[in-house]
Amino acid sequence: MPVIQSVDRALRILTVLQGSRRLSLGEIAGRLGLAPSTVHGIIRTLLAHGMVAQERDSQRYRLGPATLRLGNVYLDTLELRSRVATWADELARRTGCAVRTGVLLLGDVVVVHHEPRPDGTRQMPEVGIVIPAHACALGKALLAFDPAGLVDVTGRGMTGETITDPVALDAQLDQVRRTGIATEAEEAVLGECGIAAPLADAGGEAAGAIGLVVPASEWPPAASAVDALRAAARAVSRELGAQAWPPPAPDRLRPPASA
Amino acid sequence: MPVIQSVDRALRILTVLQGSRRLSLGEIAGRLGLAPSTVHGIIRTLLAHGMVAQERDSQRYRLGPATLRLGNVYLDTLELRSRVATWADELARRTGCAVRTGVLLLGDVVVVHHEPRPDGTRQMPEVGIVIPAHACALGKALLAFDPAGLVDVTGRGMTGETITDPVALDAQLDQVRRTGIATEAEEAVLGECGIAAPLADAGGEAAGAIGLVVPASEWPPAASAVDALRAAARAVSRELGAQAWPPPAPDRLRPPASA
DNA sequence: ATCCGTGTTCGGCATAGTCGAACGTTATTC
DNA sequence: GAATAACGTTCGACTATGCCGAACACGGAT
Repeated sequence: MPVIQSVDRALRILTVLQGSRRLSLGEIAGRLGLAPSTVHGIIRTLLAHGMVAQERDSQRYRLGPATLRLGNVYLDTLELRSRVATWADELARRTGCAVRTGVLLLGDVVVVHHEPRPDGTRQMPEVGIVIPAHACALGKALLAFDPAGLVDVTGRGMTGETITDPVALDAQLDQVRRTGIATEAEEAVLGECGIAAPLADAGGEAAGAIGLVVPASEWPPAASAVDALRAAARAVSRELGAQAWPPPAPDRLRPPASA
Repeated sequence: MPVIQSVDRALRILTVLQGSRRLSLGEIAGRLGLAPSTVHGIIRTLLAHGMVAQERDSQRYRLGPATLRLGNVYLDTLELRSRVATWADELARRTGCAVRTGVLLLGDVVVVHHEPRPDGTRQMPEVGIVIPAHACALGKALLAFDPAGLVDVTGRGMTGETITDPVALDAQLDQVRRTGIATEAEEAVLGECGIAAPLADAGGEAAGAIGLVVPASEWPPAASAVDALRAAARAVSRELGAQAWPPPAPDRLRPPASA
């Protein structure tokens, strides 16, 4: 599957900038193995559209405001998000936990909805944050039903608890496929556990996942919380047009009669 | 200033998609005046990075989750945002109004921070929304001190009150430069008025603007609210390293002795 | 004042992108 | 139900386009 070289490079520049906040032209060129003048031409174009911005003092480059505009429109167009909003609210009240909804982006999970814990404390909005898929419950729920295999298997862990063994992860995913429920205990951040369930769409695929954020001190969660989560996932999936929940296993795991 | 053609086209595709949510390949090609196969090649690249997504049923294209990730990182890197956060909170409490902070993106204002009205009602988060610069107080505060002239002057109005006359707008901007305060009365959305002030950075430019959203029924706002707004803008500007507030008029309006 | 370290511009070569036409598939019509 | 139309997708050839190396300007260092 051929890609347009210059566009690919432009997107790589954005990705690099997204990882390291503010970089000089030379640094970007170095990380991508390109000539500075090549990068400059592309950045000039990104600059004209507001996708990157240049600090007037240090001359370094950052992401620009156009990225925010795009991200906001993405949220608006996401049917998943509007469908999940009402259910997440109720789920948070019932369980006393924060509720996250996420979608898969390559090997990561991007949070598209966040219902804060209903205890009135000020909490940072988490919409837009990215978590490695293999290290969170949302990610496991998504990977288990993803038609593409787990992208690059597991690179490296985030905490001591992170699962870095491909076969151990695969065993977990198999269980997720059977039960429809994925869990995670301090594998992404210490002190934080999670439990999640996939959200099926009309095509029978996992369009997203919804999950509870559970403090390690309250782990494992009550059975009633798990039931509420499962019910919410079922309800949202039905609204999305899915016929079954949990969704069927992806085709790659069903090689029965074709060879 | 030459731009890379294919990258420019890729960004145009994103912009079109951002305006019209979901489009077929042919529609995109039509709006850009390009061959469908050309657009397809670019979209395939955007697809590989998650910048666009394709619906599996209708085959149409939407923006993808990678846009959200970029937008979120942009917010994190924005010094303006973190500096404004504490002040906006106090300003909202003192005035009883919602507080918005925005930056300029070509001819529009992008909201980068939003402190809801402190009356406890559920309000939509407005971070990421885009408003034509000439139709809102934030935009006027920014345009008045923007080194580039008002991009394309005023195209067309949003409500009957929107200022569409370039000279009328320029007169307002001149007053903004003198007082440091910009206002808007139902020019963007009916029933909503605004008052805003620029935020100066170390370079003496308007890096952003902060403003109050005032219901039309409470317009004009009390003098104490205007004072509080001005004080907040001064404080944030000082934290950003600005020496003066309001910032000096842009160079394009100072052609004294050079020719 | 001089030297590095930047970001930026310019021009030639060849690669890499564009376009038109053909293909396969899916929805629509009679 | 068959034929048609519309759409996304693939392929190949032409040449316009973007890539790179070297030269230029600017700033802050020593």
